[in-house]
Amino acid sequence: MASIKDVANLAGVAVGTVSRVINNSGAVKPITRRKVEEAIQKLNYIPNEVARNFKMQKSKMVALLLPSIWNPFFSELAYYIEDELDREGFKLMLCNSGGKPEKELYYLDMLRQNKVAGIVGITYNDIENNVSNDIPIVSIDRHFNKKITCVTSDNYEGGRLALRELVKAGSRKPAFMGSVTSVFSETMNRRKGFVHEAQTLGVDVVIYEKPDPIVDEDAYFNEFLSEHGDVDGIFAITDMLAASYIERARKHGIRVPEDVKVIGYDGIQDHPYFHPILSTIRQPVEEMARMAIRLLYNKIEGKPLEQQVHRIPVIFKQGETT
Amino acid sequence: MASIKDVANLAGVAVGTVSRVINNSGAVKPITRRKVEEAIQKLNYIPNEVARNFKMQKSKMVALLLPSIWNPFFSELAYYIEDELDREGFKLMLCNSGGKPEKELYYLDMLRQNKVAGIVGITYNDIENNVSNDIPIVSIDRHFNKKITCVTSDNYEGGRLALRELVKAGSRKPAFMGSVTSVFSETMNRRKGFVHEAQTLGVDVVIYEKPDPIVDEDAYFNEFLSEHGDVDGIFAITDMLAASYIERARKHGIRVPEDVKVIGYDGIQDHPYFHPILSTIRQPVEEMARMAIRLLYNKIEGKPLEQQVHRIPVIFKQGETT
DNA sequence: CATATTCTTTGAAACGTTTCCAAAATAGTT
DNA sequence: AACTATTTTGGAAACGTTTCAAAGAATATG
Repeated sequence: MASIKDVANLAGVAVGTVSRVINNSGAVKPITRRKVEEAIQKLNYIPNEVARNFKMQKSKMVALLLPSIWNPFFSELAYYIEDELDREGFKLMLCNSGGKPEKELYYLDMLRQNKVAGIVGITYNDIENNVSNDIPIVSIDRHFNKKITCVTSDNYEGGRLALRELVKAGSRKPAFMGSVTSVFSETMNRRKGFVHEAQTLGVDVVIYEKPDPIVDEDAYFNEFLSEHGDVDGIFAITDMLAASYIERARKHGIRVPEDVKVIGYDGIQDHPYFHPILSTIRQPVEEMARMAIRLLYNKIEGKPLEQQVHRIPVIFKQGETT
Repeated sequence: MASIKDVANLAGVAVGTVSRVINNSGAVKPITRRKVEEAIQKLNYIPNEVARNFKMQKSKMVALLLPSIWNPFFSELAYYIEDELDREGFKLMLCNSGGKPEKELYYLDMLRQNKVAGIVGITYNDIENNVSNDIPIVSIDRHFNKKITCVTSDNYEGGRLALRELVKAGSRKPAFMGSVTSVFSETMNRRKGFVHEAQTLGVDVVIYEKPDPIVDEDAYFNEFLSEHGDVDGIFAITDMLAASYIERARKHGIRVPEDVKVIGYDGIQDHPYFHPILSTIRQPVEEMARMAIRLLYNKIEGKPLEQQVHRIPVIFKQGETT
């Protein structure tokens, strides 16, 4: 592999000059530039980005740390994140933690060693204390204390919206169905908004929550179905949970939406080929992704960020289940 | 940031010694090791992986170049690839090309500059000439000439299997439905296997193919539906195409599987919550991913590879559409 | 105890860049 | 022509590691 030195030799100039040609920095006479460019051509020289990163003590690598790229919500997010990063010449490193605390820490450590420029983190655990100050980090849907800026959909409004839509669709006794995740997760606001709106409207609601993760789905749903036979509307905390409920309800002879209206959260279905098409609170995935990256850029450049949490509006997407 | 030099100073030894402690290379007396370890502790030193990569002239970064991580088939693949890479301490860089030739080349160039250890490529274009010899590459589902090892599901057998299953399900006039992709794509073997098996069994088949990409889906399906009313079985080249067909057929009053049996290819549905549950030829995604990475490891280590193409067996997965 | 042998440590070079200061070349002014 | 001011170039240091030859220390051998 030809190096900048070889180019300098062939062109009969100093390495510094070649560097200036490559980077368009500093003045260099047209004739010198031509000589250098010819040498570059002839030697098939390409700059060594690793050496450059090393020398500059910074890279253009951003890491995305999430539970699993297999999850369609995350893969859509990753798609837009990569796209936004590429616009500024940044690269994306992908880390699947499986949501396991030890793996999250392991990756965080690795990323530090690799001196990534920044991290977008979607973690199940509080990483506030395990993340060094010298590496900017933005989280999605997780709101920690200080260092970490959070981008999230407006979960609270989403919860309110879900309740209103269920009521509008005719539900008299709606239920919130979810799991109790980490206290740092913004998703609990979905429940809060839901409950608050119910109080405002004077609607009676059921809250059904079990500790996360739900290992025994059968038990989870059986308990709900036997205990809450009078519920006629469901706001499930994710689309997958909504779909899972509908499938089981069907087997119990419950029809959706005739007997029970169902609204999910996420809006992961981008193809209308599979049924039921869920009514759902759609997260603005693209906006969240781009916003997260732009905030990260600001942090990387050392600009102060006004807000701790950035909430992006959600919309209701009508499907076949309300 | 503390460097190895600071550690050496504090511990009162030479940098080389610290290096040997960190890497467990060469002999170092227990007492010296302790001193060094204490200094590391005290300074909160962590090795600079970038400097290491630079010095060693190699990194543990592998790039995955694909059209879009949003596609569920690719996101599952990426999941297993990352998992397999992580087992050996490799990291994954994700590049979405959108299938655009210029973007594929742009990324290839960038990866070269960044001296990645290897590439897993799923490209729409012939990259054989644009990939340097010094960087190992394995492709998935694309079979080029020499340099690039290919991992693929056994498309040919998949095609044969699909035909047999359609016939078994009662189809008298099955059709192959697809699009003509690059000549390098292994997917055309799905058609070949399908046709060959039909000939062997003496079954009359319809081949319906349009140039890729299909821009006007309406036209694509309308033409098929009007011209091939006698078809009673479909082997669609992907699950998405199968799902799309079923949706449109339904609107035309065609029932699946009563009137037409449908088999897809991929097996992307991992949750049985959405209907129809497709009958499909399931690609062994996990095996393909792990195989690709292990072949890449061999290439990285300079081991000669016996085979050019590695075909992994597929299985038929019964759904609701046959 | 002297010497040979083995084990451990040192110190410097090298990896490919960028950047900065000084030197050289050129241009501009009298 | 002699200066000065400006533009362009050269050369070296620095970034944080690894590695290797050589020196130094410890241990074994007779």
